[in-house]
Amino acid sequence: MAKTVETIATALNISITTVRLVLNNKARQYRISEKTQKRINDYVAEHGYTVNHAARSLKLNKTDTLGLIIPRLSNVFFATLAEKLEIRCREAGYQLMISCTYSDLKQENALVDALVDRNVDGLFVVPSSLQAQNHHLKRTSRPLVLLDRDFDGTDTSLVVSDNRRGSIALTQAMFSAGQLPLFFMAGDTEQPTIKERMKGYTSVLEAQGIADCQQWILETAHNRREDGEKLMQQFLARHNAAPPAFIASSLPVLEGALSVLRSHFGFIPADINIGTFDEHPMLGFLSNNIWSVRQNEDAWAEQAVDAMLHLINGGDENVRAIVPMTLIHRARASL
Amino acid sequence: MAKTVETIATALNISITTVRLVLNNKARQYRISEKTQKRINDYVAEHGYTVNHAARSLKLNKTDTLGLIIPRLSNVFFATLAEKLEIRCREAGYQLMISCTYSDLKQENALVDALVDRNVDGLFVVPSSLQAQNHHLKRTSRPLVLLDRDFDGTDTSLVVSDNRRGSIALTQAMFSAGQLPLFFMAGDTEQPTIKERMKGYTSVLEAQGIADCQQWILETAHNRREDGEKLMQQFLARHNAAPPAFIASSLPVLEGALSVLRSHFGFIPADINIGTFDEHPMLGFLSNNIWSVRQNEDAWAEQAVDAMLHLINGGDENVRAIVPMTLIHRARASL
DNA sequence: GTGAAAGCGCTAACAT
DNA sequence: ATGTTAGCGCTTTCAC
Repeated sequence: MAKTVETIATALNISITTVRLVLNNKARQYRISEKTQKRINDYVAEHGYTVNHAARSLKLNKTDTLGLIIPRLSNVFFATLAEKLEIRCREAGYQLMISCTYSDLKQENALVDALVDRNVDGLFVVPSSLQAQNHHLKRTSRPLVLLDRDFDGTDTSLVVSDNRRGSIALTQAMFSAGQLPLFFMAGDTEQPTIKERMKGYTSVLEAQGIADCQQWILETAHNRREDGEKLMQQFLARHNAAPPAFIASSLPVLEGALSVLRSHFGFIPADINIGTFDEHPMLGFLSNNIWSVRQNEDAWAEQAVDAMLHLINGGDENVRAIVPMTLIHRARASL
Repeated sequence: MAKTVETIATALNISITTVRLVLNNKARQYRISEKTQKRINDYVAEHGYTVNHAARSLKLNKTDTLGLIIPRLSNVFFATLAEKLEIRCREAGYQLMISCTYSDLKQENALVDALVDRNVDGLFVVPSSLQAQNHHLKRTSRPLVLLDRDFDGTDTSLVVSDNRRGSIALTQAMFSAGQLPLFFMAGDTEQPTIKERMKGYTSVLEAQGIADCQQWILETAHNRREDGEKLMQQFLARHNAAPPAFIASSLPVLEGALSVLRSHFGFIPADINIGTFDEHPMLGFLSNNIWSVRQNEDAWAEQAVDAMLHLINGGDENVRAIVPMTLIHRARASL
């Protein structure tokens, strides 16, 4: 359906080069006659023309396509990040291919392989482990920008949130609010993001002279709803009462924890002080005092795409961007 | 970096055809000698081989890529839908290119153009209007599957939720709960989805003998948070009290409406009966009686991909799939 | 059982 | 100012 340069050239009885020149706006530069230009432009106006990306890719060995590999789109944070990245990539002339790993290592590696096989010009990845990260590095010769998790061990380009400081601000605010103990429900403690959040938490409490705040930390293996449920169930079994205050290491954990409270008490006790990482408008549905730490997806996207373009254009310094977080407080509903 | 078939052939001093035959598992069929097969397999095992998609695309005029155009990824419903579609497409051997329109008509058309130019094998689109829909149809000769909105006027393949019945179930449940009037906060009443939801609503109330339930409908132009805020502000200005019960036409509208209630009263009055379209775990954060109507993204994805594959494989009947919705009730927190 | 060659549409380098 | 050509890596067709 799409006309080729050759079609146009033969139809107009001009050479392919000439057509290409005006199509690529080099007409001026190569001083193509006005008349010829007009003929070509008229033809295109009538019959249309679009480059054949496949042919172009084959010749130039680049696809004008970037890959993004994240755990899951149904997680609002990653969805928003994907959205922001997609906008900026498109602005830069790249299409984004988004794929999800569902936190499955095999899947993650397979996805990197698939996108590399499709010859993407670069890859954004949220790695699940150092091992995976190394696989990706080995697998592609194209630029790689890691997101969200700093497993260290390489000098690959990287964009993460300042989880430590974010957690410190959160913990300080909640400590000042005065309800103790302030528990921490941590999913997937192996993950750098969570580790940093825990470090921020403990650093504040220790500075406040809380001797053994480790006892206030509840750990589980993953960052899912079920894990939050499990933690809160365990808590209730042990203490037989709701915690006066707690921090959830992520929204899914919070959802799980609160759903258990709701079904245990019949409602979510409004006097619990709640803290969580990641922000969501629906947190306003709670009657509680609630603090959330927002990640700035827009800044992430900007930094990540900048880093990517830099690498694509032959730059070799890797970027390590640490994006500030924002603490948001919703005051407990007054009665 | 990637080896080509020719590289292998010359390295092994065999013809290209032979190499291709074993690479494509036609060795048996063409009775390539075991020895030759082994030589080739060994070589590949050592040096690797991946087809060059660009070359393949150029020759075969297909990209093994599908496009998905949705309003926005930061909307959980679309994000989840995208996720489910991506899984199924990948299973079928296709990569998905996801792009967002931000409800901008120009952007929507431009995206379709961009993906068509990239020669995607097919396109899933959530159209913003009949006009846009027609543009897309005209623009591509490849299969098109419309999602979410039935503007009618064409016999293109289509997957939508059974909004009418979903709304009927919701309205009946809330009517039976007994708190009246039951208002309906409707964003973007031009959109078929919302229209159907309103029709379901009015049909139930009229059947119940509510003479003029039109007065219970509050309308606004869009489906965003701000629109929900506006509606609830208007409501409060007029009635100077919270509604005893209301239905929001979508989650963003609900978020907006509730945030206004929260800032007006200092809390969200727990005795309001709330209904909403689309389901979200965080609805459980509310203390209210709340009904939500879930759309089955998984079923959508299955139907949409099936329809797409059918068309890609030369089928010509268009599918019109209407996916049932599920009513979910969360009982008001007991005290 | 294996080989040779054309051609998909583009770009870049080299003619004139 | 305009024209010619080689070649990117694959698939398909035909030939031995």
